[in-house]
Amino acid sequence: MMKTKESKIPEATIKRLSTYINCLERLQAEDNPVISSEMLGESCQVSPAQIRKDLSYFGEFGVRGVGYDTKKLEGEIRDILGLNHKWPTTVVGVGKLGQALLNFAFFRKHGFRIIAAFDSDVNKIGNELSNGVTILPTTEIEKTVKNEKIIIGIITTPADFAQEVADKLVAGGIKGLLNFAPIKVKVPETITLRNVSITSELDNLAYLLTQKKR
Amino acid sequence: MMKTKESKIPEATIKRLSTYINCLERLQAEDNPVISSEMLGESCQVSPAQIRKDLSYFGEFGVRGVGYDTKKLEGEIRDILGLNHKWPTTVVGVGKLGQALLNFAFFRKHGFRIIAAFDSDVNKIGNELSNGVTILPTTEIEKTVKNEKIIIGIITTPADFAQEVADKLVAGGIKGLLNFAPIKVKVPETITLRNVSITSELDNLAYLLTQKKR
DNA sequence: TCAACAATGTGATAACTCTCACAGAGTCGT
DNA sequence: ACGACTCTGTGAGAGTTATCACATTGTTGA
Repeated sequence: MMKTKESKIPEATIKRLSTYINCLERLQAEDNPVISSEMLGESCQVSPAQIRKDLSYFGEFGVRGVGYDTKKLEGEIRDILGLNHKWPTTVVGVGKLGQALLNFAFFRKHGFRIIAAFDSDVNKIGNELSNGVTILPTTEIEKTVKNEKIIIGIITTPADFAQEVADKLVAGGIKGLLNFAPIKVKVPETITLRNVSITSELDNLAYLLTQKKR
Repeated sequence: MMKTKESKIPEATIKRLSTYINCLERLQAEDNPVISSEMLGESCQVSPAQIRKDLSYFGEFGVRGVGYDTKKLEGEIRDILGLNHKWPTTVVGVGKLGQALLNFAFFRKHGFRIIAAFDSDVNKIGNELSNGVTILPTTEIEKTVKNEKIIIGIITTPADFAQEVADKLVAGGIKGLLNFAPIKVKVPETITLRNVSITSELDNLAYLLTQKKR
């Protein structure tokens, strides 16, 4: 059972929980039914104390003197993150990035069920994705989100269209947005939003390398 | 004890600098030759104080009583981040995600020059990218990185191959790595590494939505 | 020229996050 | 059964990052 302390949990902790899942999956595949925070830390490059602290926000999942049951811990973290839902999800913008996401096996494993996809390119509209979803024109966004009760929208359009698309998704009643376009979209407070900036990762690497040269 | 004052700069600051660039580009396009930290903050959803603090780590770029010259400030930030270099770069793994990155117009604008691409799929090897680069087999990684003096490697392979690819890039003498595979690769201390986890963004959104329901 | 004004740059402070060290809790060998 | 051992869970403290408040500095109009 999960005890939810109402203290605020660092965003960094949530990010790490996600990596713990990846590591735990690998560790299970390598036949480790039980693992210590030290070993898990080794495996995912986080300090053992950090791991224990992160987990302590949510409860006690280990056995002292032994460690954590890898399978059980993975399940607990999935519960914490809410990956055991099946969030009805749509992707807007079926370019290369959109296609990459749609192909991600992780998509299903992480609690997202793609039930619609949109694009403005007439050559793509009507095409069927590997999961049987047909690509619809962006003019259908609001209606479809409403009818299909879609909860999550993923924006993978060029920057110029991102805000416009976000507005349509919001109008349809979307609850959460993940925006990959390199512009911060604005939505009402009630919508959960994450802007993901891939270019900032490139920039960050460039910065680190520039520093090193000095 | 930190070695230089440069090393005291928060990573979050670097990340924001990247977003400032995006905003400044848009503001220029909208005919704003000068902008205050208040307006810029409005535009990219960061507090004015935060912006001024971020910039103060690197110098004084504004005019008191007036604000910042948008064009000049963009240039200054580009210098800070090292985006005015032309880093020789390679992408390993020409799947959908790799293709998405290769198509990014931002790639060039952010100081990366793609001069090689690799894949293990025999159907892709030999194909030519839109920029004229031919896809080579992964067995050529070490040799090519060495000969072409490639500085940056971007890994967009499945998780299972990421470490192996990273090792080859390192053997070739790569300086910086950006890893998009959902596994933290390990490299020597001398290599600048950033692991980018797209799945963790999905997980984070799921978590936030789960919280809201409670 | 000078006073009123506007917006920056920054020291001080508050808030947040990570690390450390060890008490607490369970296991294992004899 | 019990002592030696192991690893977790956590309070305290160190370290890092964000916010605040205002002194500072350049601009503008009379």
